[in-house]
Amino acid sequence: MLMQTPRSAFAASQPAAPAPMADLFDAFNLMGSQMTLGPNEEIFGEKEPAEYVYKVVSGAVRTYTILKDGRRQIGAFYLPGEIFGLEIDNEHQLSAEAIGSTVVRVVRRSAVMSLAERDGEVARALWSLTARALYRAQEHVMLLIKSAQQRVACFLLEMSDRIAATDTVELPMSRQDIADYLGLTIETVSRTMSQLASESSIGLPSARRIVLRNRRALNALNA
Amino acid sequence: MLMQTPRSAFAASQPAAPAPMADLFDAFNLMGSQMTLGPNEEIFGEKEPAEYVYKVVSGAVRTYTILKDGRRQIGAFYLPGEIFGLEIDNEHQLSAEAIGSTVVRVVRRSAVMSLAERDGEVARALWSLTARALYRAQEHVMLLIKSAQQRVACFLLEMSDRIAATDTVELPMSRQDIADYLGLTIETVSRTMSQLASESSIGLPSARRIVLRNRRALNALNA
DNA sequence: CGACCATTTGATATGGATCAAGCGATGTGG
DNA sequence: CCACATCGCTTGATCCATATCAAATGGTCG
Repeated sequence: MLMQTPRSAFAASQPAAPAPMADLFDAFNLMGSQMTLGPNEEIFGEKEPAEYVYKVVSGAVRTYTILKDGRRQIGAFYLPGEIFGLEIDNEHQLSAEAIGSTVVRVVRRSAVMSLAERDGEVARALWSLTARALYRAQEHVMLLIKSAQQRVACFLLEMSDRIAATDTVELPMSRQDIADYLGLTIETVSRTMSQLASESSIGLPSARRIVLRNRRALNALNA
Repeated sequence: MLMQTPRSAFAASQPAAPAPMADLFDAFNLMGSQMTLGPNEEIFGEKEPAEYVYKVVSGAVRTYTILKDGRRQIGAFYLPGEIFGLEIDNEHQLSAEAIGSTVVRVVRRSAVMSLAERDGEVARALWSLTARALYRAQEHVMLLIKSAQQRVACFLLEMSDRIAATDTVELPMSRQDIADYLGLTIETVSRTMSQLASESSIGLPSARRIVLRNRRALNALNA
């Protein structure tokens, strides 16, 4: 990925933030620079050195890996306000791409790390971020042993929690993205959604717009 | 779980370790107390407050959760030298049990945490532990979208890396444990192993003893 | 030896994958 | 403004990997 813009922008803003900082998230506002990405634009690649940490401002991001057989496994989706690309080792584990048109804030990983060395609260915030990612990965594991219906229902409920205060969810990702996250085919995801719609558990005013009509029924599917 | 023994033993040893400590793992030796567990003995339960952190001395441990439909998903296996039960929140995410007869070292979580507050190296070691758990959880996700053959082959190779320097692996866990880790049934695990044996990829001198005869073939399955 | 439990093996069923076609929205050129 | 191409999504038909149900085998411990 080409990263010339944030590099220089960050270098300029770094001297302005030497004091201890109560909140890691402030670091993004004070030290970060902003960049805009087009649909499907790569942010970083698997095995690349982890030079930056990112926070979604608007849009959405997917992390993924391509398996030997060509299938793509999506590790996670990141929505506005969420931080991604943080590694304790020097290498990214997964690749990251913007889903639609997306804006992210970027800070140098080395800056975040040295901040953490000076400030225990920041160190703890970083650890907490990794712990949250672990928690989500564990949930993801549990998702993958469920039936297609359960996976899709779980996914919609999770997206609803993360995106919308209301029962109408505007999904930022395609059916293929959902399929690759849930370990299903696009056909199965589509069929399952149609089925949930026919049971009136959800409404489908359009492909990307989902209405959760019966959360109880959706929840009932899950273990 | 009954925890009276470590509690008192730990209280006695705590005052002996106030100085900064180069390595988190030393904490287990200096501050920890040891406990012996019988087969299938519970170490902690899901949602229980995380009062201790554990390190396997001998034997093996599984963490797991029971889904609503009664199925058990094993999150991870822990082998001698490995640390488990560390949470950044106050609650355990998964339950933990000894697999066979197992010895663990135990230290109070609060002691580890306060050590981390004083010593940045310890804090980083704890974070690193969570990061490693995350890495494994991500590998686990990728495992679960593979075929039965691929899952079993992956599992055996991983166990070999972690248990044995040689090609003969003595598995500490049952077929049911393996099945619940891989998201398969016990029958499928058994059949798959028989099939790998018939292809001479592995040898099966006994159910728990696996000989990796052809690592290349096993690796070739994986993506 | 005999009981018990873990594992293996066999027969059948089924959920989701695969292959294939149809549909609907969006955009482009005539 | 409409014909038509494109792309993402849905729907249909069939196949296959793994689950399920059932029974046999083997190893361990009294």
